Amino acid sequence: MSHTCGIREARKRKSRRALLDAALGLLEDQSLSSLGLRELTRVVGMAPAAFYRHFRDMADLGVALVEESLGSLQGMIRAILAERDGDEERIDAVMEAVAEHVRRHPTHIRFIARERHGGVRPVREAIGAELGLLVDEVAAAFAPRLTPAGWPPEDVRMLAELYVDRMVTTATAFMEAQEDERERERIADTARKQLLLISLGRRHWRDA
Amino acid sequence: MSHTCGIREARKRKSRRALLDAALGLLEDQSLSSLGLRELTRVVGMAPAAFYRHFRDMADLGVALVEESLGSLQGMIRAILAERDGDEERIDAVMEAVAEHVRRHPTHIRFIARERHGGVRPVREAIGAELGLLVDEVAAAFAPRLTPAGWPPEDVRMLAELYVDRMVTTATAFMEAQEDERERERIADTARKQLLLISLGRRHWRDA
DNA sequence: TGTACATCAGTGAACGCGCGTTCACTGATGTAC
DNA sequence: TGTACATCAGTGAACGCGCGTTCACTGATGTAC
Repeated sequence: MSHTCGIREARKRKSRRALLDAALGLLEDQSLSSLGLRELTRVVGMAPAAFYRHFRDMADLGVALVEESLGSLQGMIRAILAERDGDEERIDAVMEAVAEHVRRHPTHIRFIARERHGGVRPVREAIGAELGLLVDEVAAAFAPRLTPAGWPPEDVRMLAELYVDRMVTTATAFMEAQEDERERERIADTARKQLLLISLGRRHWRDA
Repeated sequence: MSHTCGIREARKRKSRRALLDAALGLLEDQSLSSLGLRELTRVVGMAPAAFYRHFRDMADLGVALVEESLGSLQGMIRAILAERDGDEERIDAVMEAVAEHVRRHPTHIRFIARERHGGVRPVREAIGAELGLLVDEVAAAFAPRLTPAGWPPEDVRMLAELYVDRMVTTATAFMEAQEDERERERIADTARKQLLLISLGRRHWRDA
């Protein structure tokens, strides 16, 4: 057993990767519920039936894409929030990280935006769950300072939702700007201001 | 000419209405790009070919739904913002109006949320345009007080985007809560707080 | 190292099915006189 | 008011097509001895 050089396994992973990448490409112009199994395998260059060696159906493939799209972002945000402190520093760092993530994985982000409220329930639920974890992450980063200042847990979460939602919206806007560098700059500017405005509101929240 | 009692025209309008309503029903569980023409006419009880007497294709029907979904909301918001003044009064009134709109037209709102970033370009663009008008509306409502206070136009728009986006997100959340009245109440509460926090940030914006 | 058997990713043919679109048509409604 | 013709929403049959899924298969890779 054991040592198994794994040529077969490596090939299988490569095929799976090819399916996921081809799907991301095709999903730029359509939604998951209208993506055909034959359409996909045709692009990859494999027989339709081979699809079933990797996924049960299209929804299954969609859920795999969700994990791939949001999993890495989560750890990234956690790291940033943990090692920075000031509002503006945190905002700038997260903004930069999200912008970078979007720049590197535009098709993943488009997929998330499109399917977040899309027509395939398991995928919708997977996205909701992942975003929920992201909210927890952000809430946990702010709690140590807000709870002693008298913030009840639901208010901390309310704030975290606001931040995360803004990140998603901004990522979507980035993606829709495509190649237009000036438009991207404008979007980043607006988003930075919006996050700052929210932080201002946060600072005055307990006084209100 | 002229007086034409219009039995034929009335019947046609009724058929069109039936198509739109059936589409809204079917779109609760799927997205526009996977909605079939035959599937739709079957539900309505008409021959497939009759569809073409009303719409060029499904995208065309989608655009009609967009106008129906967001057209009325626009005038409503304008009226509310025009006749109220205080922040909290405005927020409460708009929140109530949006909640009411969602309660009365849940399928329309689900459609907008689903297709906002969906796979049918003309529909996506129509939604973008309508939401843009809504942002203009909100920006215009705030401008008279913010511009004299030294707000540049792009900051006013930035704020309006923040408000509108929050409305859309909240509407979507309402809709996903379905029949759960306690959950709806929690969502309304969170949204109210979030809008208030944004208003707090706005009040301190120029000082920052 | 060599051999015999097991595994399993990918094949290719076949299936029944529902799709979007076209077309000539029907018959109720509208219009002109 | 009655008649003759025009309009046009809706019909029903037909078309060619690509779909998802199944199945027995092949042949390279993995495993045991």
